[in-house]
Amino acid sequence: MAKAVKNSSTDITSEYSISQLSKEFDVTTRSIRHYEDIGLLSPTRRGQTRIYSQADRTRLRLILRGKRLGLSLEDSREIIDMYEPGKTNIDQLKKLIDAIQQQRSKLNQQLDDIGKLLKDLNRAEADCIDALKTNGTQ
Amino acid sequence: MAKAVKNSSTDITSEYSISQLSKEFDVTTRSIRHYEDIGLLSPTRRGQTRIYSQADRTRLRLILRGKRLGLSLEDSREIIDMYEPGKTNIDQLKKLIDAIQQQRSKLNQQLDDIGKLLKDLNRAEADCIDALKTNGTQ
DNA sequence: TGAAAAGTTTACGTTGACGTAAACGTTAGA
DNA sequence: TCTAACGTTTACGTCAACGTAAACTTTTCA
Repeated sequence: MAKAVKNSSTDITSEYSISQLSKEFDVTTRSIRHYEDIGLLSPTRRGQTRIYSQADRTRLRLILRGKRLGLSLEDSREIIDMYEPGKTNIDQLKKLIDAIQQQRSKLNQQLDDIGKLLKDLNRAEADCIDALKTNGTQ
Repeated sequence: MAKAVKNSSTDITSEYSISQLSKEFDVTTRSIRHYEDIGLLSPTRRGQTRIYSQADRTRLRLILRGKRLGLSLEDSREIIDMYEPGKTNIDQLKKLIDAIQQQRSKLNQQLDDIGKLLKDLNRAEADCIDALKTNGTQ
């Protein structure tokens, strides 16, 4: 009876265990379960054990990307939900477009901030290197 | 006796009250005091009252920029400290340059993330608009 | 076969970043 | 003069995002 997964080479439908994802994305299993607790992930089960699909894996990647950008999990939820608009309702679509605009402007602000920070860091580094050169002293 | 500050036009050395900064940067006075509590700001006092200098104002701006980028206050502290290297010690300078490199690579990661997210958002928006057009129905 | 590894649930603890309330002093202007 | 408006300290509360521990079951493999 085709025991799926295993960490062998013959995974067909690409399923993942929690520890596999944990290692791949360098995040604790506790966190992954937490994301499930608040409804950001919903892996299927084989018995009690969680089985993560490719889609689950993608969602996790999006969550972590959000984290790197300083988003809260709720923010990430909103954004992730944008990718799956089963929403045929027109009002909801308009709200969604609105949300997208907002996120975009936040991101542009971040781009600006990063630009400035990088510039600052360059200056700081240059000053450092200068200081190093000047210090034949001591 | 030259009463400084006032919200009048004749401020000479540019000093700021806590509520001025609060309004300018749209942050609560509680937060500003909190930043002081953990040593990120150290305004002078006139009597009991806090007086913020131009430098304090700059630090606050850096703190808030960090926040927008999802940095913790401790991260911001590190970065801000980079701008004032009174550190003549060579080892410390090297450590500093190292820290700068790390921050830079984090920022580059963020740039990458933002790029991807923007792309995703564009796609999501396009899908939305499509869905809107298609829906003469209902 | 039997111990180690990996999985599970439940539940209390912790940390960062403030919010909020109380109780009080100082200053400005109608 | 007196009441807003603004300032202060102290201290407990809160919320998100997990950490950590306990107690247990199931799988794996030497």
